[in-house]
Amino acid sequence: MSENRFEEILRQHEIRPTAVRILLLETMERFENTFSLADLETEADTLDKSSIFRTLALFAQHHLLHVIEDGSGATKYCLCHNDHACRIEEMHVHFHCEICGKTFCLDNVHVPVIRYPEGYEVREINYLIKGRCPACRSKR
Amino acid sequence: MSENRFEEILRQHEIRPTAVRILLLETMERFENTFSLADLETEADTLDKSSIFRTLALFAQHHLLHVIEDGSGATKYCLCHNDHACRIEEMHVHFHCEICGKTFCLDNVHVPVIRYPEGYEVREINYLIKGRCPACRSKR
DNA sequence: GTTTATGCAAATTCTTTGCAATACT
DNA sequence: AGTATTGCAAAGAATTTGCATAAAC
Repeated sequence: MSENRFEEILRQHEIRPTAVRILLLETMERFENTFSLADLETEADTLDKSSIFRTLALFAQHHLLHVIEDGSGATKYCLCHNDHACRIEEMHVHFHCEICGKTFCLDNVHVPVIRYPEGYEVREINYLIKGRCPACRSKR
Repeated sequence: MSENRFEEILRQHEIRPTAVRILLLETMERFENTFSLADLETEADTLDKSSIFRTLALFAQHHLLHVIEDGSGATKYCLCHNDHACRIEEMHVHFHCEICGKTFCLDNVHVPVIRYPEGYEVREINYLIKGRCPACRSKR
């Protein structure tokens, strides 16, 4: 069988394309915003929690997805849309709505690069805004 | 008995100064960096976890402390050193070391204010950097 | 056939709540 | 007295691990 798009993405990130991983990647792409482990469990209900957990860890390690701690109690994830490892200049900002609990990727808002103090080695930046999203603001 | 400094701080933030709250505020001030609920439990070992938990929530509500999700599994907190509610322009950046697990306040690095998309109401910003701290970098 | 990945079940960790007892005003 | 706070014990929620089976190469 010919290589599908998902297999290709996995290989690009040096991840062995197994059935579970392809299915999960496919599932992740269907989410508009960010997703949690529980979201994936619901969508891909043939898979076990622990397999999803380990797959998420693997994908994060290989820079196929971003990890977002939004303080909601459950870790959120979103696909990284760069082919290779994410450079800091390309990272985008996330928005967590305190009313509906959703977390959005603000894809076109880049993380501002600032002067960091000497001595620290920067590997990753999480820029998370909390507040009310447009939908929740318009409701009263 | 005359008003001590901790009582004064609590009153400024419209928090009733009880014995537990004064003790916790005092304990929090002794931490150089950020602290977790477990850290407070160890330091103030006469107090119960649930009292600490509720005090943290109260202090956060009244903008006496910042809540930091650093992805370490445990929520971190740090005292807010402004007298009043924290304006976004005054918020500072945090650094989480992936080696030693400590989270630092970079007090003199302010959160850069950027153009946010229309429609979102910004209430709070968490700018968290992950990487290696100076101490862990110098160890080999 | 050997290595790697997965599912199941259970353990761990951190957070949160109900309720009775205590302290404050 | 009446309200707000605290401690104890237990529940909840999310994450993580051990181990036996199954899949991949």
